[in-house]
Amino acid sequence: MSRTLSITRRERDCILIIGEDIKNGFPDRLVNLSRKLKVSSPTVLNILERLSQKGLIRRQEGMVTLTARGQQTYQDLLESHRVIESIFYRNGISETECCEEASKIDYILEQETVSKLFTSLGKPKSCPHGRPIRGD
Amino acid sequence: MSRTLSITRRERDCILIIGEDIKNGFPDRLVNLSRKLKVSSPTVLNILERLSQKGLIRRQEGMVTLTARGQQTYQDLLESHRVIESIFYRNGISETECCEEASKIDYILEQETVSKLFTSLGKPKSCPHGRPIRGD
DNA sequence: CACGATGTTAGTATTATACTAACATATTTA
DNA sequence: TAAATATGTTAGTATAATACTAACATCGTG
Repeated sequence: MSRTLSITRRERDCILIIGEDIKNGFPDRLVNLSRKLKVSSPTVLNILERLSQKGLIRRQEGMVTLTARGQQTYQDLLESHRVIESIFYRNGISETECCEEASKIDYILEQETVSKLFTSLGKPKSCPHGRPIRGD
Repeated sequence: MSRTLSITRRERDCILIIGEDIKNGFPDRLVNLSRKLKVSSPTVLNILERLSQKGLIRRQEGMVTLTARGQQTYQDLLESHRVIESIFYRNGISETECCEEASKIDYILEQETVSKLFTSLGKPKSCPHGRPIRGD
């Protein structure tokens, strides 16, 4: 029953970018991802292949979209990031640090753990800084 | 001024075992580590070489000891683990989960962040379960 | 001395990350 | 339309962390 994201750091970064850009109505193509992640296109291709194999993304006409599972993962990442940020923020960590530190671990914790923390914190709707969560 | 451990998961596990065993008066040799980490001896050797290069351990007469920096890293890991466990425990995570989840991230966060959390939490002296923190 | 425990070397494998060079394809524009 | 630009892909290489087996070396004790 336990749900773990089982993604790597780079895959996390990638999913966050893709998810956000889709929300904004600008689905990514490989070049965008290459620029945003600041890595070469073959490197992005490599990451996308892994995400594809994990059933998290799909590519059509050069556009990268999230599958249902990818969407879920994206939402999980957002929740995880916000929860961690909130905890940190409530314990004296600055906004910038909160985000940086949360980014290092938001894709690692069990979603079950995150959910419990979320509930315990009073289900905070927004992250402390209010800005969108970005990959890197 | 920021201090990061800059160690990998396996290196973390290794340092925790070494540190604990030294405290108990039973410094490890390669075979012990191999057994405790449940990996082959060449694999342990490999990890020890990296820890050596990072100036965290020293080997003499088959015995593995922590350098001053290694001791510091060990203490940092303990603090980090306890702080994270405490936060989790106070937010409805079970003892077992606390430890498991904390183990996944205790070697990743900035020590500065951990210190702030530690202070904010009221400087808890012991981890929730009271048991020693182990490397896996 | 032989045997068992311990340690080391060499070689191999996998996964994640990341690069360059070269090529292919598509779009745009002069 | 031909050339230029943008985009995507393939192939090859590299590094770091993790982990293995096989083989060899060393060391201590009975």
